Amino acid sequence: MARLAPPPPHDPQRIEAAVAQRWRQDGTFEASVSKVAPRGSYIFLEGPPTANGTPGIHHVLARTFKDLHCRLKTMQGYRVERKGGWDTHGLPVEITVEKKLGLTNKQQIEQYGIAPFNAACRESVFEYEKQWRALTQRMAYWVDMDHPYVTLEDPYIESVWWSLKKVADDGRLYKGHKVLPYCARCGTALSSHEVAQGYEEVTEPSVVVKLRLIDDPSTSILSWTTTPWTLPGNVALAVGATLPYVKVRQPAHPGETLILAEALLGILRGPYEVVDRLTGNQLVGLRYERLFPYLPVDPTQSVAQPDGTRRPVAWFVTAADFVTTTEGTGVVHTAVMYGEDDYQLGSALGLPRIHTVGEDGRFLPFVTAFAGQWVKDAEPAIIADLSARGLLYRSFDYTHSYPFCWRCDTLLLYYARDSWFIGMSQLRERMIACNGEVQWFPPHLQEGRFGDFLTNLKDWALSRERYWGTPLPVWRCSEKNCGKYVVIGSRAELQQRSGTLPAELHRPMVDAITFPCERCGSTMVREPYVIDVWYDSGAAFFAQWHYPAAPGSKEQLAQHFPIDYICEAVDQTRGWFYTLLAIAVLTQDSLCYRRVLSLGHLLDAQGKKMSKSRGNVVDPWTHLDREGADALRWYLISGNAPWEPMRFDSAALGPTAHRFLGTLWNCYSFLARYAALDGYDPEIHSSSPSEPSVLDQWLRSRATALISEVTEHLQTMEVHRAARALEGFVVDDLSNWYVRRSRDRFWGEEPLEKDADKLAAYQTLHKTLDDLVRLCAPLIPFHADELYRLLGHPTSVHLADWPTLDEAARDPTLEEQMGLVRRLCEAGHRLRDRAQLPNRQPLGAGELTGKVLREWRPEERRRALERLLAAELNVSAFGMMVSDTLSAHEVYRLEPEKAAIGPAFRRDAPAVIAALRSAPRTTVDAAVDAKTNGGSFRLALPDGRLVDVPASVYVVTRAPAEGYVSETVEGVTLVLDTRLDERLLIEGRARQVVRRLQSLRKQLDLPIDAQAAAQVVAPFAASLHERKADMERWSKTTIELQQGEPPSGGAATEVPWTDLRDEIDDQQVLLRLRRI
RNA sequence: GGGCCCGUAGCUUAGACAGGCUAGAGCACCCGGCUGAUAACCGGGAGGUCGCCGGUUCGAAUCCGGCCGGGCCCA
Repeated sequence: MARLAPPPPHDPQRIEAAVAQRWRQDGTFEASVSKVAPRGSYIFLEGPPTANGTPGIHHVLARTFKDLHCRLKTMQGYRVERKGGWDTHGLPVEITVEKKLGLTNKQQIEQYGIAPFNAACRESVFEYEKQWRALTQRMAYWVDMDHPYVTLEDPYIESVWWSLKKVADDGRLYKGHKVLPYCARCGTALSSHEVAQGYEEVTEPSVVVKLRLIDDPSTSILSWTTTPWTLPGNVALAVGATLPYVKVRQPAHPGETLILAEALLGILRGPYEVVDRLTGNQLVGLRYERLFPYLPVDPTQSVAQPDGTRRPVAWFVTAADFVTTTEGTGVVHTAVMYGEDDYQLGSALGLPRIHTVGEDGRFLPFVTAFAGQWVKDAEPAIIADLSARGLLYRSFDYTHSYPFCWRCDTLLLYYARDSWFIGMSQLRERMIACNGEVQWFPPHLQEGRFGDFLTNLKDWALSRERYWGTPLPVWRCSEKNCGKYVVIGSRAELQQRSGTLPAELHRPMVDAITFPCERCGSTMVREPYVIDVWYDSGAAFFAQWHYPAAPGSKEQLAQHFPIDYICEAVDQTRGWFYTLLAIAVLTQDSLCYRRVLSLGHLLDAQGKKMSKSRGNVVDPWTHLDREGADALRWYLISGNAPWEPMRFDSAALGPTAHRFLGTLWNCYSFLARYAALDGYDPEIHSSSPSEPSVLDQWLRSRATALISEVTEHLQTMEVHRAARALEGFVVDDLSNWYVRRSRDRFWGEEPLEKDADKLAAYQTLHKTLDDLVRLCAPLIPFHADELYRLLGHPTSVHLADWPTLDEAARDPTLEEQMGLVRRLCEAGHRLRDRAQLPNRQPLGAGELTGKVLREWRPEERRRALERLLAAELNVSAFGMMVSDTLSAHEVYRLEPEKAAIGPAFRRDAPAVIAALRSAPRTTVDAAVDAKTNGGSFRLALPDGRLVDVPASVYVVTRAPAEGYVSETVEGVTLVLDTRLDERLLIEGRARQVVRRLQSLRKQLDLPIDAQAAAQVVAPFAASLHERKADMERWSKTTIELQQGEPPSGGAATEVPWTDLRDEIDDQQVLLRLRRI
């Protein structure tokens, strides 16, 4: 430590550049990770971003929360390693490259060549890495970007392969179907965000068909569908088990009985009669005649069920919980291959899974009537066919929103495709149990969105029919009758089986690898899929170490698992937050992370989502270059809770951040400015004996409270509360009370060694700033570090310890007392304002009355607090009344409650009223006492009789006496004497002169301790003679007083004088100042 | 279409779980004051259908239901 230097001006850009420079030079980040960590490791995992786009302001938000928590834990004594990572695979990358290359579908990509296409993808994902690095550094996100994990690298992929083999070995990897939105023209399934782009309102024919019961052909069940092309594939009907259904007869359909949900009778045409009521359960098991005879299934067959009974192979009624009565007939037609719900239901029941439609969207040959027709084109014929056979109840146009291919505008079909799955649904209970041990921020996600998701957990559709991704490591025997498959878990295994290794573990190189089937000797070829990119990032917790193939990776994983803290935006709930947990349960049978912070999204100033198409995105550099990184960070964290969506208002950022950063800087400036004059040196002086004043004790108590508050809020991720506590402390307690009320103490002329009070002020302010700067360090790392060094430390604040709690410094009583003093100050300012007495005008006397005050102990503390109040209110001194309640400078009157007094005193009432109104002071005192404590007092009537007067029959009014003003705050009455005598007026003028001299000095940019000379020409100048010494001391200026009117204006300023003409108390004055 | 979160002054928000003062603060605005640390601060003013409607209750910003708007996720 060393003497404090005079303060530099607050220049965020300069500060942040200088601090960043020091961090680079000193290797501060590396030092913070390698320093002694008494509390062990705290494991953080970086969610990898994709560098194929420029980083936006929302990345700054997420990275601020990642960073601040890691910095906090480091200061609290943990080792927090921060390995960077890049997410490099996936459809978004492919789409970017497709656009760049002018390709629009898969056929074109394959024509172009998978190898060059993937090479372009590889290049694309690092296109903006430089910008990412620059932003990361500029915003002070400490993460190791020199040794990141990268999902496209062979070691990473090999780790992923290892885990998939483990999944397969556990019997959880299987091939099935997934119903996906599928574009038959492009020959590809679309991902959800592609589908989301293509919804359109369409009007299509929908049909209500009659399905005749086998046991009673005169009765039909009505079912409604908006996709008539799926009817040839119908295999079952679904009803709601507990929903009410009805049987109806209609004159228009003689001899027929129709069944539908009671709630949907409105779909019927013409009059009807309800002949029976039943619930869905009573329909379950009924068999019906199939609409079309094409499916190669014998309808008379039956199949065994798990419970030993047999049921028909298809075409019967079953119950399903997705059936509703919002529209249609309450009976859902099920075509297993053409709907998500249908497929789930079909799989659960073991219904035949047979396509009626080919991958080209045309009916297959065995559907003879419509073979080769595009499904939508075949619909009129299908409807006509049903109508001709009397199976159509009615047909009508229906308008709804339906997805189309965003590339070619073709109607998408929900179509079952081959797909590889991970059997997550069997792990549901384990997933829920692990999730139960996670600490979620905000907590509602645990049971809410995430918990709900786990409750409805479905198998993970892992495979993608794409190119740029981790190849699915499954090889399948090309001999159809064999069908054996193997999962490869490492490069070594691949080499051992095939005798060769691909140049890299990507398509198309891995596709070229084949090897003989160990069962039948045919050739095994790779299943041509890549895997869901979410699996890549969810594998990061082990794949970042190249586990298990790399030497030492087992130890790495053991030391870095489970993760203590992860943090991403809320959209990762079903993304990364899920895949991490899923893969941890699959491979480790464990939870993955102990604490997860899910951040709200950034919206624009109007509360709309930020998006490129809307043109409302904010470039982080706008603010990094203007207000700086700490200002941006502060704005992002102090606005509202981290998990709530936040409106980003560029115009509000500056003032919001400056209020805190500027005031904080200024508190330091104040200290440094005087410390330089007084030669305060923390190393020498910080522990010298001193006499802490009541103000010092109060500040230390508040600072201690702050430490505990900030620590608590940061622990519970309520960062905004921590920020508000810090801001409140800095602006209100430190700057606006402690520093303001301590200015005189620092201004004293005695040297430090002789002025114990001044020394105490330095020590208190220095110590408090020291604590404060540590508390701020995770939030505003640049400013905190700069201030920490300016306060005399040789190293970085980020290597320092988190402030410890000194419970002995807490004094809640004192904080309460000071609170009252400050509220009394406010009242005093209010009184002055009303009496039109500027604060600069000294007042002769004031008075405080109140039991509360009188009970303050020790006596010395009470006096000290009174002196604070007197100084703030510019009153010479306060008197303290002996009475608990009555002031000497207020007039009290007893006013009768007329409605009560008559009944109480009857014919004496007029006398009592008169006596009350003219009661002497001692009687009033007693009356006030009775009023306060309840009861009664003795009143002397005019005729001499004494009566007991209960408190209920009168009220006490109070008013300040002539020449006084008063106000009562929490039982304490503050009275100010507003009468000004000559002495006070002169003193007021003296202070007004000094104030103007000070502003002249400031105008001339004079150093605070530089001497100057002044002339004061005024009609009242002579009266200031006795105040001259004080004025000179206050202003550090030698003063010459000249009695008389100042010469009329217009005279040019004579060098070296600087003139100021003004009015004081309506009188013209001329002030002239020059340097010496 | 479904689930979850959110809606308080022009802006940012406290209060909501445990219903009860005149819904409290900060920014910005207007008037006045203080200021040799301060873009600070102090006093006063103006600004609110607590998204809307209904219910429960003696009493609702708060609890319940419905609707509207925003966001996220899933269809």
